[in-house]
Amino acid sequence: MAKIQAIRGMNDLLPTESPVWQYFERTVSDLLKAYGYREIRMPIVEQTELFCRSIGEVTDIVEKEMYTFTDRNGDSLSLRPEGTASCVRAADQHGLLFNQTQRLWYAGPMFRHERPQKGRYRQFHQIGAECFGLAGPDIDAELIILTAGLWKKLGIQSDVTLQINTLGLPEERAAFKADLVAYLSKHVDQLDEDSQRRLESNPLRILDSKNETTQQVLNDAPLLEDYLSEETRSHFSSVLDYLKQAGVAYSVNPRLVRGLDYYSKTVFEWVTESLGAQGTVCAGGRYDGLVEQLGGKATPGIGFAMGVERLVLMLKELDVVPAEAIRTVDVFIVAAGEGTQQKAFELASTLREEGGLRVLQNMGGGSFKSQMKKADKSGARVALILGEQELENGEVVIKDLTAEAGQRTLGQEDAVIHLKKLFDNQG
RNA sequence: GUGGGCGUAGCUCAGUCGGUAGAGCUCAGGAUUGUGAUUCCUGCGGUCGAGGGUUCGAUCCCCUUCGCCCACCCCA
Repeated sequence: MAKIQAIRGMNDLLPTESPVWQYFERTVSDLLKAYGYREIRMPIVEQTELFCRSIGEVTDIVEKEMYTFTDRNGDSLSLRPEGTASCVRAADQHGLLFNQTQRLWYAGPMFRHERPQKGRYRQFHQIGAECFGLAGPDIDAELIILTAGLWKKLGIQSDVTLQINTLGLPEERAAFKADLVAYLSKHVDQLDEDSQRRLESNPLRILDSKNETTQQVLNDAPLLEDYLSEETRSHFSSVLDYLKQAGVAYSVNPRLVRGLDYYSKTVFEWVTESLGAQGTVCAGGRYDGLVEQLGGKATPGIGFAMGVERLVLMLKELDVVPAEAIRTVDVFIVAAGEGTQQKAFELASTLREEGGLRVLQNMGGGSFKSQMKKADKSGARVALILGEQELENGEVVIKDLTAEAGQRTLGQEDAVIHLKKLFDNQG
């Protein structure tokens, strides 16, 4: 019988990996909460139309990457390819946007049918934050400052850089787009194949092209900057001022356009060199028209999403995950000899209940030696050893496994107190 | 969707100019009758990705297929 394996691009997260994920998720959610963000959880499946209307009918995501199917009622449903649309839908549906500001965050899997490669998967995970009801540049800056703080906390701040740009209002962008298309149409023959195609589908993306001759053509192309209103410009320069004052380094990239249709004004991307081709680790921007576009009352919004796989990959590559963060066992109990296992059960319970410790009790017998090997392998910091002698004397041996430290014999009561204190101080 | 690379033990890989395979790690046990992470010994473990072809004989050569990885496209 052929074994069934996981779907291409959809990965299992094994127990050797999950502690890193948990560390990352904990760090991010703690920080979001510190900024007043509250968690929201949305379904993974939505009406297909939600994504068509928000992300944009002609984007690659909607055109060829969505997992879309017809359910038993004949409705067209899709696995969410990103979180913002669902979040807006949920917030509006439950009246969270009515005359109030709202700071929300979410985490979970997203789905896109792309060819997998390093840092890109068909089921991938994002942690995102969205803020509604604030139109000023201060919240743009706050969000970016928050992310900058996260990199610092994670110890990767010197390996990411901030790219930032403004896309202007939809009408400003439309005027620019028309002129850009007009200009590029005169030079179609000099454009690379992909860009020729994009001239039809998504002309702004041509600005992003990696092709050199295309970039040469772009040197004389109209600039989005020249189409921006005074209001848009001053919004953007305020954002940059706030960042400067907060000590967040950035580089303005006029070619940064972002792939989703709903963005307006500020857009930004945190990128890294240490990941290969998929260097964008966190990206976001303002989307003032989106709520209205989805049928709600006009409400300004801004948000970002980060790719968990990419960030976790980075943390591992840069080796910045604290050892304590990935430890899963505190104490391993070695119980060898007649009648010791029974007592071990008791000690294990006490350590868990009174000490709040993560305790792995040896099961299945085995010699002292083999049990000590298991203790070592478990990653526990301390071995609690209970042999026949100790059992008889009402004692246990406490041995530190992390160093060449010695061991000490303690009364069983004292051992519990000792361990509790040990982990309180350093846990 | 397009290109390139790779599939041999649970993992990382070597190998056979065509005669059905080996190492390290892991795991189990022992040297050390109660002490791990260092050392030494022993053992467990493979339809050599799958199907077909050539051949007396294929893990090796040819064809097909599946899977994984990286890159393009696109994006977190």
